[in-house]
Amino acid sequence: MVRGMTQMKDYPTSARGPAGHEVRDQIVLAATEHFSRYGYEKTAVSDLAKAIGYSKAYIYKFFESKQAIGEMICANCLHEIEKEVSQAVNGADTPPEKLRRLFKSGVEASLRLFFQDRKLYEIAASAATERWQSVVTYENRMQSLLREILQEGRLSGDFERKTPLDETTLSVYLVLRPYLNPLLLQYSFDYTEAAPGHLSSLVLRSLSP
Amino acid sequence: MVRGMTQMKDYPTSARGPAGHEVRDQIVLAATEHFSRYGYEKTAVSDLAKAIGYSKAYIYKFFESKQAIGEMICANCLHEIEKEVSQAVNGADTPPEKLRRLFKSGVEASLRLFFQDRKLYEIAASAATERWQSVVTYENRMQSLLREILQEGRLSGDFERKTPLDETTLSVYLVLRPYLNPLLLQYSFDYTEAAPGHLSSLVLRSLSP
DNA sequence: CTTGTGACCATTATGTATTTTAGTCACAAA
DNA sequence: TTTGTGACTAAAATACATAATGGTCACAAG
Repeated sequence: MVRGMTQMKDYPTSARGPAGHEVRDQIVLAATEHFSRYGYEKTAVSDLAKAIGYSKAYIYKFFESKQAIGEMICANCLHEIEKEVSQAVNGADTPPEKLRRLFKSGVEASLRLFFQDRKLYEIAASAATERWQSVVTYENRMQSLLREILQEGRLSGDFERKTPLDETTLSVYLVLRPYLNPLLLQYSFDYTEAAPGHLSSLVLRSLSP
Repeated sequence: MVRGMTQMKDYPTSARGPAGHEVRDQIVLAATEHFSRYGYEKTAVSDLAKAIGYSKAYIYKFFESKQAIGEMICANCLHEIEKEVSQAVNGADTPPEKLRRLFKSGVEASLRLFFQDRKLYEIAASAATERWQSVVTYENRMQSLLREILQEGRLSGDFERKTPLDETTLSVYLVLRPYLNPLLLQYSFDYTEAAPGHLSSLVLRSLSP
């Protein structure tokens, strides 16, 4: 379960104390385990402490709050999605196909988080509600990925060049947002089947030169 | 306050007892007043009864549940939005301009509900969460309005005709949904400024023949 | 210096006794 | 028949005392 949580030094999250310390990884590992099994709320910091055999106080040498630990776990989750989407996009040759894959794999990966790691999804959802840094970063990265595809399509002549790149990026992102944002996803279930196909078609028609 | 709640016989909502009865209107009136002032949850059915000078039991001769009353009030709210949007759309001549106005006035009207009748907005939001009939009907009506514009644009030659009308309708609706659906709106505040303009432009580019 | 902790406090969560509330029904007056 | 209600119950909301939790800090050991 919990998928391949391999490298931990991911997004820059609010932390403190010695960086790259072994105990920090132990905390993240234990937190991933506990949060995904019992949920963020039901896990006490002292539970994590017990799990790694240290006192609760020691945990606060590495993270300045429980939320900071949650941010770390959340960032890892979202980074997994991001990696998956990046990979899907890179597997395509033309910008239009890249865009289609961004839509499709983005929705798929988000849905998988919801159905297979519900507790972690809940962290992501509340992180989105409270605008945690991890979610802001995730959204920015997805927009960057999108912008790169659009830019590449403009250079290759696949996409129109009149509309300002930033406006197009934002617009297309807004079309995607209900399915990528963890908080919104749960209100869009009725459409997750049809949306990726239809919306990427709509957007591609809009982008044609 | 509460805006011009004029005619009450709006959407077909689950009701019972003699139709067109004077007391039914009194109930709706009192409910509108109480719900918008104190909120749906904080208003007891017996409060409404007291307000109109009847017993609580009598109210249940006209509505089969408190939720049914809420549905009525919610439907009225949404109908107000719908009327406003219809009016804005009818004030335009060409289908593209109608579409722009649908976007713009839809967002404006929804935002006004949020900021000026917060308690009523909350009813609409929870109605959306629990998929009350009033919201389903509202969404269907908005889609119908959209479909008519698209169809008109196809006939006038303003819009492309290759994509199936129903697919286009759904796609464009999905683009709008985050700003029209009361539940989603509150998570899209950051974009309500830019979204109507940018998204209608994106959609119009997509619709061009 | 780094590693590590128990004791401590303010805030939040939780269980529970108590009260409100939604909804029904038998029945009465007109 | 139509209009109208008090009395009732099961479920939900509330209030409150109690326990658990997040977070800090002074201090100790190596």
